[in-house]
Amino acid sequence: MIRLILAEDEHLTRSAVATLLGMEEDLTVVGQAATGEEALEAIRAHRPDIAVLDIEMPGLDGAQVAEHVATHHPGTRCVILTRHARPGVLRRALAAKAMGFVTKNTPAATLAQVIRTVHDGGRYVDPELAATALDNANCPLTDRELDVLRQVGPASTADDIAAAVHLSPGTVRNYLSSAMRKLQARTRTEAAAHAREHGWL
Amino acid sequence: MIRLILAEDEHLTRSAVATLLGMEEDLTVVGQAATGEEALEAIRAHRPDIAVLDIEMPGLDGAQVAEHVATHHPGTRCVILTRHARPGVLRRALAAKAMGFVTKNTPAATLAQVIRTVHDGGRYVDPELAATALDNANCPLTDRELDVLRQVGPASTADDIAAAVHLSPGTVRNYLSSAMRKLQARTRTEAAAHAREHGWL
DNA sequence: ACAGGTTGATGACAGCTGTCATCTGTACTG
DNA sequence: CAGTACAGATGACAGCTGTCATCAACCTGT
Repeated sequence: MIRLILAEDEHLTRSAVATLLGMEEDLTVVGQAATGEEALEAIRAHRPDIAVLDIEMPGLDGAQVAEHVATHHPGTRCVILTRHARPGVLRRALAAKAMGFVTKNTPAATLAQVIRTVHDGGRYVDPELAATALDNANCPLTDRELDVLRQVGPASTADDIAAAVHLSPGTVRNYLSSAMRKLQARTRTEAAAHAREHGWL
Repeated sequence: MIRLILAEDEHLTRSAVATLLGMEEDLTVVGQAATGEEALEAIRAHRPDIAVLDIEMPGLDGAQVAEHVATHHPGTRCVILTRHARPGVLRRALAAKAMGFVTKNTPAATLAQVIRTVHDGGRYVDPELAATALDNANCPLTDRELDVLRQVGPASTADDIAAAVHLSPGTVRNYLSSAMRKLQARTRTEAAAHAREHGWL
């Protein structure tokens, strides 16, 4: 019998998926959580075999929880669940030693199968995502350009960014300019949005 | 026996909720859809008593589907499902003659109960939301300011917006300016973000 | 020691943004 | 009818943005 906990902030999805997984012969849901903190608490209390973690949660997110689990609870393996199949999220999840990576577009039956695979020591990455993940290597931006883009918000001025990155405002504008050219964006905001979209952030 | 269809773009949530609702004695799920177009098709084919519609769907969204159903399929009543409990979304849903309004934070059991209520001719609006819906009256923006804000994208220039709204670029900037003052935003992008946050969009 | 790449800074310039005062029509209201 | 509110336009002005050419330090490899 595989014991698991389920962390997901939408109550409807969480209760529905939990019920469905619980109906499988070899799976039992021993705990549920709506936030990252609750997830850690449940893992500490129940020591499950598998933790199914949504990435998008208030407070601690799924990847942070997975990282904590990897170092403090080696008996528990993590499966990450995400809405948006962006490569950047995958990179974060893999860095946090997650063993499974599933989008919310996969049917519930597949999720149960992935849980079994991970429990048996295997790995699983959503195939649609594994393909686009090659974008990662294709990132045309330099480290400094990424540093600067990371600071771009809806109301950030060049001086704000300069202060945050310890550069001159002029230099900031230069890096933004070249990033915009590479990404074919017309404004810094658009460039930052594109970069986040690709998970390069 | 209440016959219903379920439209929701996330496969995992959709299949889980469908299975769960199907386990209720008096409910049966006769169709599922991942887009607005598929939802209309399923409604046309199965003539269900209730259509449970997610607002956030590619193509036609839930409110548009509900509007179409209200005029073309009077035998079907709509229950709207949404992730973000924003008042603007509620207004759109009620304008589209939806009878139920539920967020994804309500447990599955409540959803089943709402479906029964709506089937019996009742109405249901998420209580948390009904409270915040008073924000609606608190919206300080005029119609024109909203028109203009609606067109603000990450790379939109004043001329772009002017062309889209059939106004002079100068006038567009005036409306943006007053909207920014009211929302205490420093840029148009920030103002648009704030407005969307409050569901005033 | 010297050429060449990287990192950063500067100054100049056109164009856009936000802000404000002002001027039209136009519709509503007493 | 006069008064008033409102949608829309215009012009001016400071400040920011994007772009570009240029310059000064550094490493780094030969």
